[in-house]
Order: sequence, then structure tokens, then C-alpha cells
Amino acid sequence: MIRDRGIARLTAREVAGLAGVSEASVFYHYKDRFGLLQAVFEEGLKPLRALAEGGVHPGADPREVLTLYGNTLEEFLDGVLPLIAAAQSDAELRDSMEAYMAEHDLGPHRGVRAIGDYFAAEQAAGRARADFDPYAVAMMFIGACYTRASQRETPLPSIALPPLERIIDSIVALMAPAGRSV
Amino acid sequence: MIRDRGIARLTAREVAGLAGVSEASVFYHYKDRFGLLQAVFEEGLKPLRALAEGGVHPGADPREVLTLYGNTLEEFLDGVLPLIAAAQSDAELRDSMEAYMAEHDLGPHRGVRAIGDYFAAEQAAGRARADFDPYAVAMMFIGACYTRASQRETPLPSIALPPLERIIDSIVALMAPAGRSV
DNA sequence: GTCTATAGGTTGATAGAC
DNA sequence: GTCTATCAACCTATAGAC
Repeated sequence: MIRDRGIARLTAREVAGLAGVSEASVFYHYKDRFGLLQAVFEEGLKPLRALAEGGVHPGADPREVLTLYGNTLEEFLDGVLPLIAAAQSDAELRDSMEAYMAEHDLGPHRGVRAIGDYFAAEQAAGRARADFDPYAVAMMFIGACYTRASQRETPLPSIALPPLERIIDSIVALMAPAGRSV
Repeated sequence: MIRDRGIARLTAREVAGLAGVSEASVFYHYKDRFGLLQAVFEEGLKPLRALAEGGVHPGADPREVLTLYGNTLEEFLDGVLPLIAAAQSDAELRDSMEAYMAEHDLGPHRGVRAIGDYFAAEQAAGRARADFDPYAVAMMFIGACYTRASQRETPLPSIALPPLERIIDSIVALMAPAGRSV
């Protein structure tokens, strides 16, 4: 409901109607509107925790690592971004979600750290240029995924951003040590 | 009001109180709540149009170009992102803003195009590696700015993403032709 | 746990005087 | 153009029967 009609239309009445129960049941289970929304958010943010917990295997092929992580991240963001945007509609909700994310240490910095650590290990093993900044490139990679997912939320007709594959190709090429470029 | 209390609390009554006029005046000038919000959005999106119109000078120093564009973009996003998020709270608002952005051809693709074109020109002039993909790197740069600005919206304590300067340094180093690395 | 009924409050919007 | 007064609609939340 949040995704296609917006959180403003997410009333107890509508939820009850869609669930085929009475309005009072909604309040019985979730206490109040805030409790209902909090439950929605905690449920919706779960996959993001799963992503944060899933590590990136060191030593693996860069293209494979980035493809898997990027696709997974974008998929999760597609599900989660509408909720994050919705939470901005009310200060109380926003602060509550902020506290939840702080408590579970969620945020883009997790992706930057995961991919950055991987890049740094590759570099230490001599599989990346010396002037390749692991965390700066990781930040850009996460940023590209984030922006692509954000733009899908308000789909503008026939305007496409560069596909993930092209971004990954570019990173792989740029990180390759001199004289051994792909 | 949207920025610090959320769009849900942006009622005609509150606006009137803050403006020191009566509630009826608000409706007289903006017809209805939708008209009021539309006016807010059109006003708030103006700086974004200005950025889209301001070109990037070809031939200029990469570090200067990226620093100016990146800072300007982040500054504008800081002002505009709360509005974009707020518009997601209601389907009607969201569609209206989407139409506005489509009409004026706004969106991250504009930044990718502007910076990508600049990179492509640098490459054509021999000032960038051959295996440097102008538009992929532009996408990552815009993405980093976008993500940094987005994260500032819900400030999580003591968690910092890599600063813009470090990202720019990284790009400058990576684009430098072999044998002439910075 | 679920229902019906309803209280209590807020909001968008209008009417009509000035 | 601005005001006061007011309404109808809607929403959250609760009471109480089953």
C-alpha cells in the first residue's frame, strides 16, 4: 500500500479492508498507528540486515563479487527505499527509523566498508593498481547502485542510467595493474 | 516545515499560523492543499533546474570541474531531497512531481550526461586512459554525491562516508594515462 | 480475538461580512 | 484580499458484546 498509494493513504480503515478484518482488530494487534507503521518498517528492513550480514568472500573474482553484491543491493533497495522515503513524512516516524538504523548499524557505510575491504585485500595481493583507492571506489560503486535504485522509484520515461554491468566493467578495467589491462 | 516536521504536519492551519494570516487566506491563494504543495515543490525544484542548465566547461582542470560540480550538486540535493521524499507520501503528489520532472527533463541522468561528456572530451584530447569509460565513471561520481546527500538527510551519529575530496582524488588518479600517474 | 458502534479530534474547504 | 464562523468528511482510538 505504501509503495503504490503512499503512506498518507495507509489508514487503519484501508488496512482492515484489505485484510478482510475489522478496523478494531488492527488497533488490537498493533496498539496504534505508530505501532502498525513500526511493524511495517521492521519487517521491510529485514532484508537489508541480511545483506549487511552476508559477507563478501575475499579472493573471489572482482566481476563476480561486484555483480552479485550490486544486484542484491539494488534489489533490496527497490523494496526498502519506498519505506525510507515514507518515514520522512512524519518527524516521529523518521526519528524512530533513524534510531532503529543506528541501533543495528545500518546504512550505506556498511556497503562501502564491505566492498572497500574487499578492494583493499585485492590491492594488498597485488591485484589492483597502487593508486587505486579502495574505499573511494567502493563509495562510488555503492553510490551508483543507490542512485539507480532511487531513480527507479519515480520512473521517468525512456531515460536510462548506465547499466550496472557497464559500471562493473569500468571498475574492473581501472583497477587492473598497469601493463595487464583488460 | 516539511524539512523538520514532515509533510504530514504541513496543514493549512499550521501554514497560516506561521505566516500570521488566517486559514482561509491560504486556500484563497492556493485553491487547495494540492495547489499549495505544488507551489512549494516548483519553488524548491528551481535550483535543480539552474544546476542542469549550468554547463561544465570543457578543457578545464578535472579536479576543479569535479569539485565545483560535486559541491554544487550536493548542496542542491540537500535542499531538494526532503521535498522529493515528501512527494512519495501521496500517489497524486508523486505523479505530479514525476510529470514536472519529465517535462523539464530533470534527474540524475542530466548530471551523468554533463560529467560524462566532459570526461569523453578529456579522453578524446588524450588526457584520459583509453580504458576509462566516461559515462560509467560519471555515473559513479554522481552516485557518490547523491548517496552522500541522501545519508545527510537521516544523520546517523559518527558514521561518515568518504569525503567528496577523496573521491575526486581517486578519479583524477585513475583517469591519468599510464606512465603519467599523479 | 473479532466484531459493531461510537466518541473525540483534526482537517480541508466554503460562506459571507468587511 | 483578509477575516470569522462553520460544516462535512475523515481518522484514530476505545467500549463493550460475542
